[in-house]
Amino acid sequence: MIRKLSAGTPVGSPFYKAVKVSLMNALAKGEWKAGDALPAERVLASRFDVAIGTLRKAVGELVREHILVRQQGRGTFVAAHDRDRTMFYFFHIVRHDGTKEYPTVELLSFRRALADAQTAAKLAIPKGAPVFEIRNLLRLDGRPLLLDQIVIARSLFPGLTKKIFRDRPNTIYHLYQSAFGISVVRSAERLRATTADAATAALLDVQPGSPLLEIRRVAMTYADAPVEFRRSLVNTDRHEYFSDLGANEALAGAAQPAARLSHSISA
Amino acid sequence: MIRKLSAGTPVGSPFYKAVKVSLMNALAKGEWKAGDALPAERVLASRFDVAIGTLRKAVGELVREHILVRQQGRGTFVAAHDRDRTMFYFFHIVRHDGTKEYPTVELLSFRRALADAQTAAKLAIPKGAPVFEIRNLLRLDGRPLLLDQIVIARSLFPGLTKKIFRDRPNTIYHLYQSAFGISVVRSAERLRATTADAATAALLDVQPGSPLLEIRRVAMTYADAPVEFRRSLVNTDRHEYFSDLGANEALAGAAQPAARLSHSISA
DNA sequence: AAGTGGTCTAGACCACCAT
DNA sequence: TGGTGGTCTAGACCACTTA
Repeated sequence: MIRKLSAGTPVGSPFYKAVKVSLMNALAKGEWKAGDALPAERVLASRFDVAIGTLRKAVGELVREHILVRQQGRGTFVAAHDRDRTMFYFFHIVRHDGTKEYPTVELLSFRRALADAQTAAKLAIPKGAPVFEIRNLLRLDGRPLLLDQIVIARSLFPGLTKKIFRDRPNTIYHLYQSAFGISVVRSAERLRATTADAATAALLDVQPGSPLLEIRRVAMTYADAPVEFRRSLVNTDRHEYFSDLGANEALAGAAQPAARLSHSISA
Repeated sequence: MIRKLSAGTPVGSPFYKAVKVSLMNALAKGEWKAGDALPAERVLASRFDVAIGTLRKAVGELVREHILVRQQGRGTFVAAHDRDRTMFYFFHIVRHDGTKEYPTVELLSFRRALADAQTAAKLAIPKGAPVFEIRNLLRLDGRPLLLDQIVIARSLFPGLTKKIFRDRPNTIYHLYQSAFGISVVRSAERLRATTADAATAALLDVQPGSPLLEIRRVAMTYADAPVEFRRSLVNTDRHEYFSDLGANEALAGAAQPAARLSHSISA
């Protein structure tokens, strides 16, 4: 059904790439929802008419991209945005001693607005397109830590209201996924140093002019389509941003079984 | 020779892990040096007495960890720290428009010192152990951008002198590798916002008190043994730090053939 | 043309999880 | 005990590089 010279995929590209694309299409179409188990590998292999090794190679890439999660003896699952997962992949702030904890979130504002030039570019929407603009204050150990400004296109989140947003039972990315079928699978962040203006200083309980870390994040779904543009201002007196690169994608994978995640990561 | 229940490796751990360890030992021992080609996969497979698929799985992990580089039709090579590689994996500063360029480096000072408590902890050496302390000023487009303070243990770099360091024909990590046999394969970075003191401000050509991005990097070799502790202060008026996470380890791999690397990375 | 890595097959068997 | 993913084999053939 996929076979050589079939539709959509480039001639000569390997089968497992075509299988991967088919799986992603099925995922994007909602054939299996977040948290669901996929059919067994043997079943999928025969469905796509490839050997099991080929099927495993396709699934393996999706696992490395954090789109699927494999658990030996149980099955292969669509990654779900629970708290642990969000903390692990998208929250890069740790205390100076290296420990990581859940922040508490306070919603400061939720309003309708129109995209300015920068936001429009980041979200790949026209300038002036309707957006939601949300501001959150995150605290750790009771102290103000981080000020978030989140911008999302209204066209992607029809029917979203302040009440729905405020009363979400889980993380923001879980809300995107469960209520709007949008799975955030990747993010790109740019960081710079800036200073606190008067309003920000008051909210973060620092002196005006204090140095703050500014993080601009674009969160993306399948095929790198942008979903959210987020600007964070962080007080780095007690906490810092971490970025561990090189090897150890393997380690991240090993920590996957979400329910068993340890919440303190040693320096 | 490796086979079930053999030395060193845990019982029941898969063959390919044992093969990987054997390869890393051979690498660490210097059996193949940076830039060298390894024997063909078929040869290695018979040497370790495993099927080629198993050998490929071991090599594949080392490739993902950037320790080896595969090139179809040519062979498998020990990753070498040329300029492109260093820029790609360890230099995370880009211009605001997203383009990346080579900085010029000016050596400010090179001196012998003793490790303070923080440095000793980061380098896993005793407090007060002998170290080299090096300061560099990096410029981009002729303008001062970044002030580096590099600390390395003298015991790891016997015979290093200011002249050798200053006259290195390539990158700093290339020098570590070619002159001392130490390959940096991984780094962990912590970021915070700070302000410029008078001396730093003068060097970076900014106002005292200006916000600066502070990066603390620990660079590691095989088995996560620390090699270098580096503290960078960055003027982020025109440039910023980037961190792209999630998928696309695959993309990094695709960009591998070093000589063909494009030097401008679009936003 | 010879040599390299890359893909793919069609199984067998092992380790783990649920029941 | 039956089902799942994980490992491993012993090939065949393809795609790419170099001489």
